[in-house]
Amino acid sequence: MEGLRYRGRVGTRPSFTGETLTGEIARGRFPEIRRAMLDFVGAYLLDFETAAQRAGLTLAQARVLGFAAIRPSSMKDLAAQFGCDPSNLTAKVDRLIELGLVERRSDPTDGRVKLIVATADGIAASAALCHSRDWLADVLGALTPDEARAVQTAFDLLVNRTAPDQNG
Amino acid sequence: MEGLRYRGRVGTRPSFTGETLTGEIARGRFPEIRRAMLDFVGAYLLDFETAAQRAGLTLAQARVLGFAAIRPSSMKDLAAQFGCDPSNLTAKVDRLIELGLVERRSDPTDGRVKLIVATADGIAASAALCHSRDWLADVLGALTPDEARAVQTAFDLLVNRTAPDQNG
DNA sequence: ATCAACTACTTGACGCTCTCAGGTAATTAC
DNA sequence: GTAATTACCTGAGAGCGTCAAGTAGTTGAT
Repeated sequence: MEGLRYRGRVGTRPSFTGETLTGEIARGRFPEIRRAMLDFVGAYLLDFETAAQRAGLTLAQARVLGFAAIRPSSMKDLAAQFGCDPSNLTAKVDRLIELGLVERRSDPTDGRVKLIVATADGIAASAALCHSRDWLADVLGALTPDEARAVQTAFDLLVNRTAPDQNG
Repeated sequence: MEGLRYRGRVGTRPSFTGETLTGEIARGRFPEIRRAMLDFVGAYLLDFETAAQRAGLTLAQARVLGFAAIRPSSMKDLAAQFGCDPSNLTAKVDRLIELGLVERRSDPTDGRVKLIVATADGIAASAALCHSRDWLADVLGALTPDEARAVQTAFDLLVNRTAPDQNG
């Protein structure tokens, strides 16, 4: 856990404010909902990043670990999952290897493919990371069954109607 | 609008997936809500970033512009608003100036202070940027009054109960 | 009026994240 | 056995974020 020292924003504000007032200027529809969404997204990201940092990881690294912890994946799989260039993942995986959280193995069936597979430590770290999402845990834990239903309904309205792509 | 060429992710996936399954591994409480939240945050960010890029801006630049479009602000104000280091903003403001969207003026009352003030173009761009948040507009526009109330209620449950810091 | 302390901002070094272009192995097809 | 394809890595280039150190402008004490 040496030599990593994440310098990105963490422990500060969500760093995702400022559109708040922009909304006032240009759009009137449901400004309060927009405001609440902005706050929510900010809190969600901050929570996620804070949890990652607690494990000595950046958010992006944590996402890679999280996916590798589910199943051994090729770089290509990971890139597809994250919608990013595979080359982007090389460094992240390198870092996770340094930390002993994943291993890079050659796929026995195809020598070109490198399988990224989480170590026992990596799986533990991934699980711990989920547990340590304090804000999300608090928020969800505080919901009564009725409230949970309401939240579920609301998010269904938001993501399942005009969802960009999801599971088309 | 030359020489800027944003290379960040845009037009791809939200780049915010992968925790989905991590959730399965470690936490059981409301996995569907977690899943929906993840999708929502991804869509929200993608929408925001896409809109920004349409104006030739990065997300971060768009946020600065959005705030400057409301009122002339010092670097310190902006930094406080975004919860980031003021030095971080210098380059962004430089870029917005190159694009003719903001100006840097000395505060007449205090020579140390630089006021960042949006030009007419900048205000127009900021407004256009809000309008062009297609996904958000679609989502909000599709809500019936009842549904809007439900969404509002849900987000209030999420952000107003255990909000991390907000106006601490 | 001058010098010290404070403040606002900028610059520079460093690291992470992302992209694309180009290179290296391993596989497949002819 | 050579050519095309595929999976991955490397390197250049830009953005974003931090902190430390430097430069002005302001304030306050002498």
